[in-house]
Amino acid sequence: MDNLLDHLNEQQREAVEYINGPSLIIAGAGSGKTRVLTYKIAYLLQQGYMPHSILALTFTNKAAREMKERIAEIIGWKYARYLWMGTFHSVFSRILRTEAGKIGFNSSFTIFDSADSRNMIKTIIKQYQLDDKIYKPARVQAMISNAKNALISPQMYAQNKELLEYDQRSKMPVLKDIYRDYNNRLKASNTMDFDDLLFYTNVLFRDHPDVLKSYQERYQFILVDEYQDTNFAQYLVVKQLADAHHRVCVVGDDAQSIYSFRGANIDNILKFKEVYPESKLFKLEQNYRSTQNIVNAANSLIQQNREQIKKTIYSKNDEGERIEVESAYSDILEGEIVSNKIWDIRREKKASYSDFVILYRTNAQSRIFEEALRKKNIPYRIYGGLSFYQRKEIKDVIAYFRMVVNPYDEEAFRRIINFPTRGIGDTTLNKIAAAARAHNVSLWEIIGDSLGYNLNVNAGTAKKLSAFRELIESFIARLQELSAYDLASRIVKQSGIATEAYQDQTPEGMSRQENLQELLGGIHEFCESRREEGLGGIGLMDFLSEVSLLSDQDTDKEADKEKVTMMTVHASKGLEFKNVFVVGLEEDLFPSSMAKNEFRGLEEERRLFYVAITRAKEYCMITYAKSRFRNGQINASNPSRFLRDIDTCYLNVIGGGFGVLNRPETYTNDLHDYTNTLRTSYPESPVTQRQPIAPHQEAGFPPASPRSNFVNARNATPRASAGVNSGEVQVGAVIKHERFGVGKVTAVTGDPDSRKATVEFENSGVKQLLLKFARFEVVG
DNA sequence: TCGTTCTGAGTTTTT
DNA sequence: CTCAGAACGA
Repeated sequence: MDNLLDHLNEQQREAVEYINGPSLIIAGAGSGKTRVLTYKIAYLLQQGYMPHSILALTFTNKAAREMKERIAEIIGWKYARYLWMGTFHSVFSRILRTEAGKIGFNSSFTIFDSADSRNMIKTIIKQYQLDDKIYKPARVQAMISNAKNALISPQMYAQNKELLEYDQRSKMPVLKDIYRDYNNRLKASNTMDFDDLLFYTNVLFRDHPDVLKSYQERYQFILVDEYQDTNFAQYLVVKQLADAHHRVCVVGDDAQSIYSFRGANIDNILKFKEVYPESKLFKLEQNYRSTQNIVNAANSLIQQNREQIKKTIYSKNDEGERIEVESAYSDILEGEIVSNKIWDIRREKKASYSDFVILYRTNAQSRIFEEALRKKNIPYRIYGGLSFYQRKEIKDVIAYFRMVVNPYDEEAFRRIINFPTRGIGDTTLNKIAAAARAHNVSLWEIIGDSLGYNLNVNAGTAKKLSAFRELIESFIARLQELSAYDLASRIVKQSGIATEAYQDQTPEGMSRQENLQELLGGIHEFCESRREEGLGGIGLMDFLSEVSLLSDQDTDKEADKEKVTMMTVHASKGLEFKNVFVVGLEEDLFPSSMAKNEFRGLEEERRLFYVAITRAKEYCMITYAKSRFRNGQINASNPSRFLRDIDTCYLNVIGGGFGVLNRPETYTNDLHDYTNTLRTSYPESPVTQRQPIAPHQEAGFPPASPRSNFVNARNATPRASAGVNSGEVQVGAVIKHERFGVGKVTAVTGDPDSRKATVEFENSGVKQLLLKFARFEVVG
């Protein structure tokens, strides 16, 4: 092996070589972060560390897999295979399975995905007879998740005055009880949700110092990827593991912290130095990905953020083209602009479709681009939506697996008790659930002894229940002797899933069959590859524990050649494309209306925009629409404030600026006092408590002082006509609308800039039309 | 227990 | 608008 360090630039080399204490590596976008991590691990091995004494934590299985592969390329699988490398969740779940007994679980515990959690929360809300308009399951779920991520147990929660008062104010006083019940039922089900994997690891280490000690000794060096996305629970586990030796290296980019809504706490990276005063800070500042223009533009944007670690990202690549900014009159026209541009660039540069990506803030925006691309016969691929494992037919089968591995799993039980249909309906299920609650046992135990638990069902139902139980038991009996594949095939056949699937000959039904086939194929592959590697563990339980922590993020996003990619900005993190289109740069969309009232929320949105731009290697275009169809209505939209954060010398603003459009009311509103709205989500754990932001410091974004370049001649011209009305309509007028037909104007409201007409259409009912944009003619 | 109509809500989502 | 979940009827 030649000298590893020769493959690195100076900054990278220093970061790799420093192994005698804690270090923070700030890795700017495109700066070779993965390279540094892999070389650092290889270097550690070269310096005499044993592979099994190195722990490397990532956020996705894909990241872990890729890193392991690259390390194997350098030093060979012989060593790489023994590295402790995986996601927080998978590594912790392995630890928890070995130590399950110590925290009151059985090692065969199964894992709830987010949908399972939400379903259980729904059930509890129903059971309390609460209004799910107030106790919105998703919201309750988020609250519980935040509590767990901050390591607040149900008991602590119920004693925390601040939290209780907060719940009072948000009209959810029984949240604490829901949280308690939810947790109890998870425990009774021998299940953990994603957050529990982190939570209970902390509990384990807190209550069992000897266990902690053994892991501290095992992991002699700890590395963490994407450290800016860690939450409190993750931070604390890492800290505890590293406490004995402080040999910890975290890598991340505070400028790319975009997951706070999942509990990520940017303070972890910002305050690393406070936790480890002796730590070294390394900065990877050379961007190898993008042109100078793109890097500089992105820099000028992110400079508007107040909370960040100082760094100067630079590029030595070509200067490149300016970022193009173009507005469209409507969302549909925005789609056309983008598809035209893709068409042109592809022809001019002989680019492949796979060199293009369209990035949007919300999934709902994809539709219009789909249509625009389809019109031009441009092939595309959308990422997002349901992942393979979230599809109903897959979840159903997985629920059987879960039931077999862990029959106490309540959500799995509910899912399959009547699937395929076996005449056990809601009534019976409710009886079972009530009995389970009354006796504080799982649903499975109730049907195991329905007489003993006084289950009030008729003889027919009782028979069906015992048939179900015997079916599951017959699978359980084979759990040890059969491989995952053999048992899974058996389950699919004998449960009636196969029969049911093959009866459905509709196209959707066929696709479901294919998915089932694919699942079984995947299990087969799982067993085969494990057998080949001689790793053992080819049972259903092994498969399940792996598959429960997989997500679609783990599937390869560049696999599809010759297709334009479309995805949310979030999903694009870590990827790169030659040509990037960032679309929908409008107030209330990007930044999202939900985030704009909070200082930190707004800065996060700006980071999100930063992530979007820095995906581009060569060319970047930013678009926005002046009107957008949202929630069944056409709404006027204003250009995003972020557009004015980018220094105009890196921009080419097509067809006029965005500096003076409809501004005043939008921007003045946004400057209100943030201290009152500091949190819409949960208060943080004491360790990471934020300082309130002093009002005078808040000008993270300037109010309206448009940079001079934007005020060009085009701005002064009246808005073009392009099928848009000039806006003069009187009450009583009869109009003819393109889509809604003929109708009568019954009211005209709103300020001059956004006048709305209420129109009673003959066939389409009453609509509100924004006169500026509505397409109609006055007929009487 | 099933299809149907109706109502209402509507970011982002690494595990 | 579009989708999911509730409500309703058979």
